[in-house]
Amino acid sequence: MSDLRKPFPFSEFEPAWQARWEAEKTFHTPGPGDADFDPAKPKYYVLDMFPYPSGAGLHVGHPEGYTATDIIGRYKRMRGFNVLHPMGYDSFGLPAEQYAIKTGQHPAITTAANITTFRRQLKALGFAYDWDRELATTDPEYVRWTQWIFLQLYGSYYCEVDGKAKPVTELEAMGWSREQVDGVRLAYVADTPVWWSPDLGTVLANEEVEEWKAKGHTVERRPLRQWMLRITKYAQRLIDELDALDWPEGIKLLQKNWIGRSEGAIVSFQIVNFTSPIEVFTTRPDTLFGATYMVMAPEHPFVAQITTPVQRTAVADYQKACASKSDMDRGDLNKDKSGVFTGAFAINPVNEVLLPIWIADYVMMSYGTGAIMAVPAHDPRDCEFAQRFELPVVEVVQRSVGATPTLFEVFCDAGIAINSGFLDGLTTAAAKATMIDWLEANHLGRRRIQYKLRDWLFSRQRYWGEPFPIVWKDGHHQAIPESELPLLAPPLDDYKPSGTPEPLLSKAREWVELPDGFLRETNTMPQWAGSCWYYLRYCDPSNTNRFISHQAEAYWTGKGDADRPPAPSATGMVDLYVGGTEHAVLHLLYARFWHKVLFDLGHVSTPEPFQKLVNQGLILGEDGQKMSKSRGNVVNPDDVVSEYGADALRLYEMFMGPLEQVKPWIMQGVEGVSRFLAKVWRLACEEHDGEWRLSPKIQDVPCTDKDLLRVLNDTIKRVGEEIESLKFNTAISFMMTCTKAFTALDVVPLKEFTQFLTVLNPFAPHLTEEIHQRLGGSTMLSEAAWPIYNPAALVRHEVEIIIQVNGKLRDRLLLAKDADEATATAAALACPKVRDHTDAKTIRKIVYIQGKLLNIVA
RNA sequence: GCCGCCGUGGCGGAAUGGUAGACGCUGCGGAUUUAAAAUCCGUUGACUUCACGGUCGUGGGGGUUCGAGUCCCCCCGGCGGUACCA
Repeated sequence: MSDLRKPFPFSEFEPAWQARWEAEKTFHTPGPGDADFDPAKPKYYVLDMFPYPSGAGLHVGHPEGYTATDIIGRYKRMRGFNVLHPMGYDSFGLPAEQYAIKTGQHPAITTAANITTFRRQLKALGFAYDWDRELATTDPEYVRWTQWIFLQLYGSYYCEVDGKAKPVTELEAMGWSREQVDGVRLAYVADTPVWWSPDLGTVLANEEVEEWKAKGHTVERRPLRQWMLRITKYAQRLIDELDALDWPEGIKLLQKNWIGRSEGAIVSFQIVNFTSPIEVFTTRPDTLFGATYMVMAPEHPFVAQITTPVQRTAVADYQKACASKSDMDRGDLNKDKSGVFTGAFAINPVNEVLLPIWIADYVMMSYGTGAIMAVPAHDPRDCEFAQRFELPVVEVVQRSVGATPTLFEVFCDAGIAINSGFLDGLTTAAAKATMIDWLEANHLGRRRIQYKLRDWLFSRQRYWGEPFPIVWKDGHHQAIPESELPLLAPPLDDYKPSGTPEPLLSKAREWVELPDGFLRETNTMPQWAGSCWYYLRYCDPSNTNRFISHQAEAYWTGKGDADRPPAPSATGMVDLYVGGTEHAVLHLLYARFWHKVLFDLGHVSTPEPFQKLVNQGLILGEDGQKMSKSRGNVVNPDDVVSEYGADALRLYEMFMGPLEQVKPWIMQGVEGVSRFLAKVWRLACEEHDGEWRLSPKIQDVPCTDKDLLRVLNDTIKRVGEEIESLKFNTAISFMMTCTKAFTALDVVPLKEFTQFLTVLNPFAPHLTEEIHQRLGGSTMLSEAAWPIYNPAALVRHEVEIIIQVNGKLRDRLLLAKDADEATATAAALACPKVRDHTDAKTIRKIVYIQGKLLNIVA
């Protein structure tokens, strides 16, 4: 499209305004310590999930959330808030390194190039960021503080008494040995079975496995020495403290399910001819009388010792089969139950019944104790296994007293205990409590709360991540001094994974080997490390003494404002966080965990990072499918900007539908909002021989048109309300209606039109600034105050009343706003359309809603 | 399986328990134009009626209510997450 054909000259004025905002630092956000900082001004912190700067550039999904937060941020500025609305890059990560493997190009170079592209694309959309606060997780100064926070974790333990993290120096002062201290650190080393991917050359967190498998990489289970973070200590707090957050219930539930709290009991079983008891975890201690066998995970350490000589070969074969199967997709291929008898027997502590002990891969070593008591009558998995191997079934719960047994169906609900000795007749809840009391009294077991959440596997063997600030000597690890931070990775010539779990950094011998026999830790941190705390760094991005100053932290959490204390329920720092659902259990759980540790150690003053969370919905391609290169349905924001302009892109992203909803991209929809913007433009400008000149219709005269004033004031009111509740699509529709009202006028009053432009400004900042300037505005609309609507202009004296008969619309009447029921009824019964439906009937009831509706029940 | 989200015109979507379909797109008709683009005006749920109007209509079935897209119960369909967690 040539410029002449464009409905308004966005390609001229959009870059000009962007340049001016940048040059004048219009969106500079003053913080504590800045000359222009006003501590009395209330803060508003609105945050986007920062992008991973991939080589593909910005996707139209990015500007969806970014525009929403931009509108809120600009609106809050107009309402007098000191708005923090920053942007940065989550720039560590595998793709840059995969590219380095192919080309030998250092990941830092690729990453810098990608960031340049992203920055250009973001700037072309006119977002009101304070670019002085821009950060990348790969910046050495950023890495420095990521490593510093790791050292806080390394230097802390979780004190069960106080229920919070404390420095390990307290334990050392109490005379704890080095081994004892290392055993409780929040960051610790463990030999544990982990997910290892040979072709990625790294181990992965539980949470990441699915994602990479879906991308076609292989993943297998291996025992390796790894750094772990003790997130499990925070399991309960991570559940409980969700309550005070203003998050979608679905996301809270997702996190709760991921943490997976279950209440139950540990039960000890003596083993025939074996000294140590075997412990099992069960959520149904009330069904102990119904246990008919026991199952241990194939990897359980006791298996070899209890197996009888006769069964030894079969057990060993099965163990081997499970170990090799673990690199396959065990879930899909192994739905059928399998297992082997060990030859050993356990003794049921409640009735001395001998239970055969089996091993089976449906029992996981990594959950509970790695062993279960099997109650086939009341657990579908145990039932399936029992049927497969013809093991006995004993029913110990029934639906109600005297109920007939339900054959062929496993009864898992709560009911009444039967065949259970001292539990008989008790409800399931009471039977659980009674059994646990009995077990505790007889030292055969104890109450136990078990979580699915595992400790966070925190080390990676890749190059493009933060190195651990740790050195080793004589098999012991220790922190390097803070003065040596940031510890940056040395350049390498070869980034190829070796195929062994030996970290890439170990190739840099000179970097690894230090004087006095010290060796550097060669693992690197996962990409999550940087995204765990970036929202804190935005508050004080260039601080060289701390990761965030106390003053900045206090101000941006809202604690530093004596006149405006935070709402009692507010426990999070960021007022509004917008991003995709894909981070429901990964980033959002990790960041909460880090924040809580920093809170416990006194570095931040709120227990939670993000007060309000909103998930924007995925944008699909025009075909209703997920956008992907292979489908060829990807929309590039650059193309949309060059054809329709940044304002049209912004507006369309918001007009498509509710922010949180999944919705397809429709190019004709972009044209629709572009037409709307052109209408606004033509209200102020007329074309003469390819030149745009000010329209003579715009005149600085008082407005006497009551209809226009009503529509305009209604628009001001409602657009403000809709922005507050993130309903941008309807906000835009109100502005469209308002534009129609202006279009109908012969004379457009300047003052009222400027109010309208101010309301539209957060959505279409370039267009509105340009028109405002052409109309003689000397200041920027971006710095204007949000207009105050006039309630008097909204008042109507006569209103249309809906007349219904038996709930069906029959007529409408224009009545005084405050007409009483008698007046309204009389008027309604005078209508022929109403009488058609009431005449032959007696009126039984009248429902009258003043100013709205009258329903005659006949 | 389990958990969560969602079902409204040709399409994206609006509707504090009170006019279903705002706003936009598309289609159709018209104005303007030599013509087109752009722009402007009208129209656009289905059925029915010459017309005024009427009947039906928010995935399906029940219920609560003067009144239900909205609240309650059951069912069907789609999307997303998760999967032997004892």
